[in-house]
Amino acid sequence: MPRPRTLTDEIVLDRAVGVFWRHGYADASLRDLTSVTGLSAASLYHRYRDKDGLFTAVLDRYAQQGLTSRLARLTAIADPLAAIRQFFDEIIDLSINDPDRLGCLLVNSVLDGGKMSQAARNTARTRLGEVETFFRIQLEKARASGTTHPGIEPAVMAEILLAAVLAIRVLARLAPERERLERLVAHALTSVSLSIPAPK
Amino acid sequence: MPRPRTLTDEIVLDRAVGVFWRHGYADASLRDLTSVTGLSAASLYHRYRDKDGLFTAVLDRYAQQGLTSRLARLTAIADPLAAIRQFFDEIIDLSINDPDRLGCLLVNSVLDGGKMSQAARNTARTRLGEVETFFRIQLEKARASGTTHPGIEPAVMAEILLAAVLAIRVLARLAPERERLERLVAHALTSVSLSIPAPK
DNA sequence: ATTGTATTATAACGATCGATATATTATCCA
DNA sequence: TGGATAATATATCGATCGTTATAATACAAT
Repeated sequence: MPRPRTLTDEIVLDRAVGVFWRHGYADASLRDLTSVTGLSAASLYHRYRDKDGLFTAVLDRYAQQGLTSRLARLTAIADPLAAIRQFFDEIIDLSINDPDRLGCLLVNSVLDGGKMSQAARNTARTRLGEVETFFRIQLEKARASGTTHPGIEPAVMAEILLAAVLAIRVLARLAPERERLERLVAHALTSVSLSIPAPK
Repeated sequence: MPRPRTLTDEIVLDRAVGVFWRHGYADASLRDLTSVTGLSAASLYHRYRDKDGLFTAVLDRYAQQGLTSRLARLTAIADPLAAIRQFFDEIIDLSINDPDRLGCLLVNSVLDGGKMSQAARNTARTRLGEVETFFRIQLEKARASGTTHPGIEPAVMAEILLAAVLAIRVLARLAPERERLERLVAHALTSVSLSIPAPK
């Protein structure tokens, strides 16, 4: 019975994400958001309740598209260490092909001082936690098949790898040079006894 | 001939820093800043030109007090590797004794999407660069005295250590657990052949 | 004591903020 | 073909934003 939407949630959120990404939560104005989405303020508020609701939805979709779905794809790779290596390769590519140096919306949001809801903050935290879980599971698989050094504790090593990811995402805004990021990843992965591909 | 100031710059900036730290640049309102500093808006603008000028001054003082002066103190330590170790110990303490999880104002500012000036951004970038320089100099001293592994390249290792610092400062907002940060530092320092003190 | 100048207080500026009230439009179900 | 209902458009709300004009104040130098 309802009038159908001319713009799906996916389209709206994909259009809105750039505003939050570029300006941060506080400086993302409703006028920018309405102009970029093509939705009136009334429609935005009808759908997402308020600015924070829209942001939370944007954050969820960003995490789903940019992180969770990728982790699912990488988990399907047979060699768990190759999956980890692949994750880092992709995150380096993302960080380098980022002309405006936006970095990662999840990491940016964790450090964002704007007055967003606790729900939004928890979303960012939880989603980043998925990365560590992914690392831990891959490392456990690798240990089970004897691919890693026996001394490696998966849970601890997963912490180290997440730290490398966080550093890369900060450096994506600070000094996004490929060689630098490659060296950083290489160092993090030496402890897991992964083969390090030579930089071309 | 001018009327002397009742509030020195140091007092004003030390009072203002908390507002920017807590709220980020965009959400730090002039009303908060005037209320916390005890200075009227007119006085603030007369002294610092605009909000961005005040922020830049705040950032400079924060970096001077919280970073540069500490690096100078640590540089005076005879053993260069002990100086590095000491730096990490202090940054872990800072990150743990941070009930509001504010993290580091410099790192937060680098990821801040608010429309601050390029001057302010450069301040944050440059000051964080000092950390890497500190690491590199200490590592060069250590190499000269044969304390490190011969294969260690100071410039490269300094990058790795800065990455650890950045990760710690993100984790200070995300998951500020001492043991976790200790493990992270321990891992970063193993490559420099530093002795790792056992966690108490 | 008077002049000069930086500092400060008071008040308010226009602009923009997030959010909504009202009314209209368009679609599905009966 | 109506009625119900969600989606939308238009217009605007009061609040707050960063900023500044005006003027009074207080000190140093002459």
